Amino acid sequence: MGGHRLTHDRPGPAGQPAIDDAGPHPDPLPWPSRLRSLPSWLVGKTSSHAHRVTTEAFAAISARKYHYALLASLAEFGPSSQADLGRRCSFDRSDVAILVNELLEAGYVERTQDPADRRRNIVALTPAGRERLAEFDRVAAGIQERLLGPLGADERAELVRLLTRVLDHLGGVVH
Amino acid sequence: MGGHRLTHDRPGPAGQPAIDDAGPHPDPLPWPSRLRSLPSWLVGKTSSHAHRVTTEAFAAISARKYHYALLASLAEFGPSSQADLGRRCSFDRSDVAILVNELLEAGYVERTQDPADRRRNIVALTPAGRERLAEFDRVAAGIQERLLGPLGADERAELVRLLTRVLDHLGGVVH
DNA sequence: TGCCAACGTTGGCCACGCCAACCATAACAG
DNA sequence: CTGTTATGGTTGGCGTGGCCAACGTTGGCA
Repeated sequence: MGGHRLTHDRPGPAGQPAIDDAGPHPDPLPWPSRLRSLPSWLVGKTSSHAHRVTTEAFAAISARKYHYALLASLAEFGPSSQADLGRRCSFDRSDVAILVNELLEAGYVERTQDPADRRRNIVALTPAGRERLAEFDRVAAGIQERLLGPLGADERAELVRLLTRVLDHLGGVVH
Repeated sequence: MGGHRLTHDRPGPAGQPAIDDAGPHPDPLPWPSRLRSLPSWLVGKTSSHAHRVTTEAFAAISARKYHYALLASLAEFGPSSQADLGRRCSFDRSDVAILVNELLEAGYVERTQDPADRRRNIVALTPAGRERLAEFDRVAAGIQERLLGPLGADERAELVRLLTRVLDHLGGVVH
């Protein structure tokens, strides 16, 4: 995310279809069985799909999934410093700065200097931000549906449980 | 992976610890509950950990996980063209070219021109490649152990089953 | 008072996944 | 046979994501 990123506009050639490769269905061959039974491989592939689907779904409403994380954090824990936002969402400070600027520009948050500690910025949700978060909730629900399609409610819960335990063990969660 | 990548050496400053931030334990705050219950978020975080652990483990034996995929494919399906390798492991053609060069340089595969179709390269495992693959198997097993730590055998199998179903539904697997 | 830590900001790096272009070769249509 | 289309391998490049380094500002503490 770093660098002078502020621009996530993709001009794109938008020209004719490519001269060379075109087919969107290059008939995928089966994976090696060693990979098919490797949890780390499966998690990576699933994450890759999830990332693509999520990015597209949020882009369709001119948003980014990272915005969802920040607004969700603000809604649940109240106005926070950017450092706390980063800790809660496990984002780097520098990335939080950019994301907050984006949200600020769209009017979903407001940023004020903490009078009690003039190093801190206090980022707070605006009413428009609360509405945006509700929209994000709907988008996120649709994404889960598209991703987990055939899984029943109990299986989805089981998946969440297993992943949560793994993450907990890896020190990524509450601790 | 694209570009003139052939170099995955990381020089690294290796200097003193940073002047600014130092603490490796920035006391992680709990995630927003909206994210904690979002499968796509959990999968992404798990994948992130898995990627890091895997990359480190393979780097420790001067390898990359992508090498594992290619050698596994060659061992299971026999000598293949680079295009088939890419389809089987879902790698881009350009990335396969580089990976094969790396494996070639290390002596784990050999590359010959297909006499029946002079466009194709036939990539085949060498005896050293088979030994290397066995080493990769051991490393991969260790990685699963580190990642899935507290999960029992049945839970790991359930996780694999759920992820496989999701991937199947997403069109990423056999179909 | 002086030192160190934390915050926000800017700039940058690199791996990853992907695309575009190119040439050589093959397959196919007329 | 000939033109067209498709495939394979290679090189170069791009955009994103995650992260680090450095700096000025401010607060906490000895």
